[in-house]
Order: sequence, then structure tokens, then C-alpha cells
Amino acid sequence: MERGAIDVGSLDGPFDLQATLESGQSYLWTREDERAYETDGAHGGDHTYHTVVPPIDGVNDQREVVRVRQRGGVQEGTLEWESTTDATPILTHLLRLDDDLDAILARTPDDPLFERASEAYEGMRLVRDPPFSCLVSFICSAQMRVHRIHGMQRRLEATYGEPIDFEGERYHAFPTPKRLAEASEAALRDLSLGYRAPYVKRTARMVAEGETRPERAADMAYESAREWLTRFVGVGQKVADCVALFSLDFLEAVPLDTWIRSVIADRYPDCDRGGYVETSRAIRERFGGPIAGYTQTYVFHHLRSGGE
DNA sequence: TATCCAAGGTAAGTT
DNA sequence: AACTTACCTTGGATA
Repeated sequence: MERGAIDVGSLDGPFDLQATLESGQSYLWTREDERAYETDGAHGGDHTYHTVVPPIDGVNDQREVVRVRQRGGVQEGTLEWESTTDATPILTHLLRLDDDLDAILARTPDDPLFERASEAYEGMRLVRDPPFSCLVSFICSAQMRVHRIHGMQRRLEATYGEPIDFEGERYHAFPTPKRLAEASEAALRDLSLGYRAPYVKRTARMVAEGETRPERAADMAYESAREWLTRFVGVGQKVADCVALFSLDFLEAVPLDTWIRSVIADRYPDCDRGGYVETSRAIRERFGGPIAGYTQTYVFHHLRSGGE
């Protein structure tokens, strides 16, 4: 067992672990003192979270357990971690601690809605989820509430994920493409995936059989990447944007979900161009171009947690 | 207590 | 290419 701490003050800009992990971006972490995230706008808490990380190119070369909590605030606090390995590079990768948040926020729009959102969730960062897990979790997100999406991922892990024992506890990795491809549709439905069950199975099979992998979109231009990602079953433009933004480093991606669409209708009607592609371009420009995805995530979380 | 409805959409079938 | 519709499940609202 290794343990360590990351000094938040050493980062470029603040960091809020709870706001980052409970803002509906990632469904791959579990809060230890809670069955499921309430996600009612919580931030600044000192809860402990854990995840099991798959091998990530240039970061770690085997599965690792990581537990982390934040102490002492979003400006000068520390991130205390325990892991099967040195978790500093892993956390830096997964939680985008390498982003210069001050510089990014300086590029967001001068807009009252965004001002309120960024004040309410100071230190919220985007995540950088592992691609396959991100893809599956957002396929599951269709027409589903946030805490239920989270529950589906936990059941997938418990049922099909490789177990790893750490400090007397048993953790489960996210299932491999092979395991999900081998699962029966009925078994996946038993985990309450509903009509998403065959989507997950077929997408997993595409990856397991080596046909293609979501990572391949990372080297493409943004709009090409989004279009390309829709080849996976259960992935349309919106889910493709989520994978682009929350996993593949396309910070310009703005997923057009029902919340953002209602914001567009209410506050930026000139950006509603009818189709996804054109509306996406317009709102991306309004939200800050290259960092529009950061703006989207603050606005989304703010609205979803009751702000207006 | 029973019923109804909508939830971070997508695929497949029509016009 | 643009427009409908069906699709699993279930917590929370309404009667």
C-alpha cells in the first residue's frame, strides 16, 4: 500500500473533488459513505471516493485501486490518497489536475448565468475518464436519471468486473469489453439496463473483436471525431460529445442534452439552428470556443442542481 | 395505495 | 435528409 498527498495550492487554479466527481460527468467513482450520489449540487465535502483504474498509456501499466479525499478547502487544501501504486500521476490524469483552471475560466463567456455557475462550484474540473468505461457509461445514460446511471455502472462492475483486494476490502474493476460482449442481453437487462442492454453488448463486441476502439477518435479533428464515434451502437451525437469531452480531451465539445437545449431555447435562442451540428457550432462559439465544454459543464451542473 | 409520467437519447421505419 | 415512434425501468408526482 502506498499513500500520499497532493497540495492543491500547487495546482494552476482551485480544485473541488466533490464538485468534480458528483457533477454528472463521471460514473466511474464510488463515494464510500453513500450508496449513490445525491448530486443535488453538493460541493466542498470531505468524502472519500474510490475507483479502479485500467492501464492507461503513459500513466500506469496495470489495474490499480485508488482511494482519495480532499481536506482543507479548494484553494489551499490537500488531496490525500491511498493506492496500490503511486497515485499522483493517475489522479493528475483522471481529474485533469494538469489543466490551468484559472486560464480556462478566463476564456469563458462574460454572461450572468455562467458567472453564477462558476461561483457556486469553484474548483470543479472536467474529468478524463478511461475511454471504454466512459463510452459504456454514457450509452447507459440515455433517458436515465443521474443516480440510476451510477447504479448501473456499479452493478456492471460487481457482476462482470475483475475483483481486486486492497487493504482488506474487495474492489471491482470496470468490466472488460470481452466480458460485456460475452454477457447475455437478458443478464444485462437484469441489471436494469433496459433497452440499452443490446447497445452495450454490441458496442463491447466491436471493441473486444478488435474491430475498433473509441481511443481512435482522439487524433481526429473534433467534428470528425464526434461523427466517427457514432459508429458504436447506442451512440448518437450527444453521447459521442460526452465521450469526446469527458474522455478524449476535446474541451470544445458541448453535449446537447435536454438541459442545455432548454437553456439554448430560453437564453440563447439565436443559437438554435434546428439540427445538432449547426446548433452545436453556434453554442460552442457562444460558450468560449476551445474551452466551451468547461462552460457547458458548469452551466449543466448549476441548472441541474436547481440554480437558474 | 394506485396510476402516470418523464428521465443527460438512439435506432429503425416513413415521408 | 428531415420527421415519427418505440423502447426498459423506476422514483417521484398526482389522484
